[in-house]
Amino acid sequence: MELTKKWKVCEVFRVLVVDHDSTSLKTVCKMLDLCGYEVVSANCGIDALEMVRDGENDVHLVLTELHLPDMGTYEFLEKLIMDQKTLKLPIVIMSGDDNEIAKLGCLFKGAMLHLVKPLTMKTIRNLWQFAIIKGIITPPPNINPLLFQHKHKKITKITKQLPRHSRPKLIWTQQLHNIFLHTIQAIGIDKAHPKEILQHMNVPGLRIQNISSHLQKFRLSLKRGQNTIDKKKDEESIIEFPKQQGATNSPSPSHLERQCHNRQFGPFIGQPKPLEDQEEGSLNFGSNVKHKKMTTSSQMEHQHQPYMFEVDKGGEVDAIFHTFHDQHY
DNA sequence: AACCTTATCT
DNA sequence: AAGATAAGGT
Repeated sequence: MELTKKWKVCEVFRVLVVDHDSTSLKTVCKMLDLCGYEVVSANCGIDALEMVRDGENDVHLVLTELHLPDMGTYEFLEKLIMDQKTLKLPIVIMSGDDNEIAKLGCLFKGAMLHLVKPLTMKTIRNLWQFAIIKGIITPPPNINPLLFQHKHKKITKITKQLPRHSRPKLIWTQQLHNIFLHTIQAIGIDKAHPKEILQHMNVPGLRIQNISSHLQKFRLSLKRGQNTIDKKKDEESIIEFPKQQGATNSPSPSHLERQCHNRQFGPFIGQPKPLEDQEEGSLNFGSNVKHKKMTTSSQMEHQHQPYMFEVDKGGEVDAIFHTFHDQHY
């Protein structure tokens, strides 16, 4: 009796026991009861099917003898599986057949477990687990599901990390970088995020990590360019335009566009080398790259007009990229 | 959970 | 410097 409460896992856990042998049926029912299960029983397959189908009993698990006189060996099992209503029920078979054929037969027909009679208390008190597996009952609220989730996360993380062989590093050739630049221009510099860029570039084998890393360098170079421009402006004591609202942490679109423009078409936007001259791996983000001034750029440089610093949807950037485009494609 | 950005490492 | 990877954030 003491066992009853100890092993009880949820308020109502109802087991349907099916056995034509009345002694066996009584014994199993008693044991289930001792373990805290609610028990309903049937002594033949037909009755059992009825009980389980009308849904009134709300059975959570079926524990049945394999051999029922009113049905073929696996017939009851098959019928439970066939029926949509009982398909999800966990089914545990018991029988005197202590051999692999019988066990496998049950499993193939859809049972979760085959137990050899006589059953033990230890076994019976564990039966509720099958209902959890099948989703028939949910774990009691005093068991914190997060505990399990956490463990699960760790496991998947580990298995993800294991099969990782080192990849050869990607070299951003001038050509690849050109595609990158065009993509950014097409998407819009403010909306150009790694995934978008990757999809748009459509270069086989290119991974999002490659893009992310490159994008970081790219942005860094823009910032550097902007800083030098700023210094220059300070020296020339040119009127600073008030910073636009909301340009706090990450540079705003207009900010970036301004950088592109003011950098006089620096290395990124500046003259790409012809394909045949390209040196592998010698991409320059820095300011040490020589570049011709283009007519458009020098014109713009002398304008110094406020509107150029506004959110002017990147007319300048467009021009920059177009110039670039004309020369190389 | 996917994706982004920033930091750190080689 | 140029890229990869880790770490941190939404």
